[in-house]
Amino acid sequence: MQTLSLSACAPPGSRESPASALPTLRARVLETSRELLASGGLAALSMREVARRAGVTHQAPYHHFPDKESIVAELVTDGFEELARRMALANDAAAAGGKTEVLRRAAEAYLGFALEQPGVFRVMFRPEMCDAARFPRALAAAEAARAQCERLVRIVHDGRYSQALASMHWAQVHGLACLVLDGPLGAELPTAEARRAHLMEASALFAALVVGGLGHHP
Amino acid sequence: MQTLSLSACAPPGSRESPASALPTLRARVLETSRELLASGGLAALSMREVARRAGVTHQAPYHHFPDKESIVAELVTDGFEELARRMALANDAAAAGGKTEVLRRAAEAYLGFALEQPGVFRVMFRPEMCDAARFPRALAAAEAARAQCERLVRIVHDGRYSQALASMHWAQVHGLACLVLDGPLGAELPTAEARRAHLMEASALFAALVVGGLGHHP
DNA sequence: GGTCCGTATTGACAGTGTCAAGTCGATGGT
DNA sequence: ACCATCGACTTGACACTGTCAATACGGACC
Repeated sequence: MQTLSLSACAPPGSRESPASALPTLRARVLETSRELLASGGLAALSMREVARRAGVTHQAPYHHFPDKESIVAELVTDGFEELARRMALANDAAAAGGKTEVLRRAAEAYLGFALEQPGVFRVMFRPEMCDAARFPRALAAAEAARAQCERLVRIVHDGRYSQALASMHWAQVHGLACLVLDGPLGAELPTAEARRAHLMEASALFAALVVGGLGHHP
Repeated sequence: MQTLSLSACAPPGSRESPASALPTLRARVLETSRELLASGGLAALSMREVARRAGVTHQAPYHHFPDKESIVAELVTDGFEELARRMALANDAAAAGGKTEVLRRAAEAYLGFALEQPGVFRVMFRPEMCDAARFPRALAAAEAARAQCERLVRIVHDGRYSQALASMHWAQVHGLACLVLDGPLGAELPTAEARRAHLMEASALFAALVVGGLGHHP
């Protein structure tokens, strides 16, 4: 196998590909891993398969990631950051739209992410593949998402906050996502449209309960 | 390795061990698998490790299960049946306790099962390890649990039912279970007592919203 | 020009799930 | 009573996985 010198000794600090034609092997490993995770689930994500698809030998990825878990951790970190970003955008609608609108947008953010990136979403809540202690960056990203959840609770409940309240809100959207991705809902809602519609309908019911139960009819 | 003749050619129909000292290899495989699943998660559940702990060679389990997935499917089936049984018991409290009590007991049933058998619970919602089409018994057991969920919805909502309503209820408890088993809640609630208390608090908030949002203060 | 270092390679090891063939003892039919 | 049969179990092998070790190569720097 001839030496391709794919990355041409790019400085390791510049992780953003400079719009050049050849992305770094590191980036391609991540991208391929994401694809495998999306198509075949965690079982399909194999170090050697990633190397094969990247056109390198089975040990090449080990020069960019110490082990398989670190690849997953990177995807998980990106996932939580993206999720936090979407949730923040939803919360920003508080001034304009009111509580119901914030709840709708937050559910759309969370469930949209889960539906669009099911592979990453699943592994984000699979601690055996991404030990929090080993990957503080992933933990920090998860905290950021959690902070957005707290912010939503304060918006919806007039500044009041409790952990139980936050758990209730998070559990609602997270449960819907899990049920449609891995549970019985997924089997009977085949099309992406049907899934999205059903999830939004269920979370709208929940939102109505929340804003109605506080005595303020919007 | 001397032939132990563990099962002494017990008739394959009698799956219940007749209170004798030596349980069938099949039963021991299931029990050992459950233990491995509980202690080390799905990654720790290995055909060969099961055989090792049972004191037989690595191929012996294949005479009772065609493959690893079938072992998991059996545990999943038992899990859904147990879950449906607990949920049915909770629903039976409708006459005596009213809606709030039913919701409390249902949450206790679902979350109690998840907390007591986390290994089985996790794998029950992991379709890559238990394809529904291959295991109709598992599917039927899951349907039974789903039927209890529908029954709960009708009890709580005065006979009305919609799939979205059922999804909302199921998602609430399922989300709580997932968050505490695999999500951020698990890390910050170390003791079993704290977990149970927090989950019951969150689901009590939800129950209050549900019974309050319908205009009937119990 | 020589040395160093990062990238990639080849090779190996232990572990896994599963197929194929063999062993052995109890069972049932004639 | 004998012999075939069958089920439970064993041994052996294969392809695959993640990861360690040692090796080549090619540009960067003194």
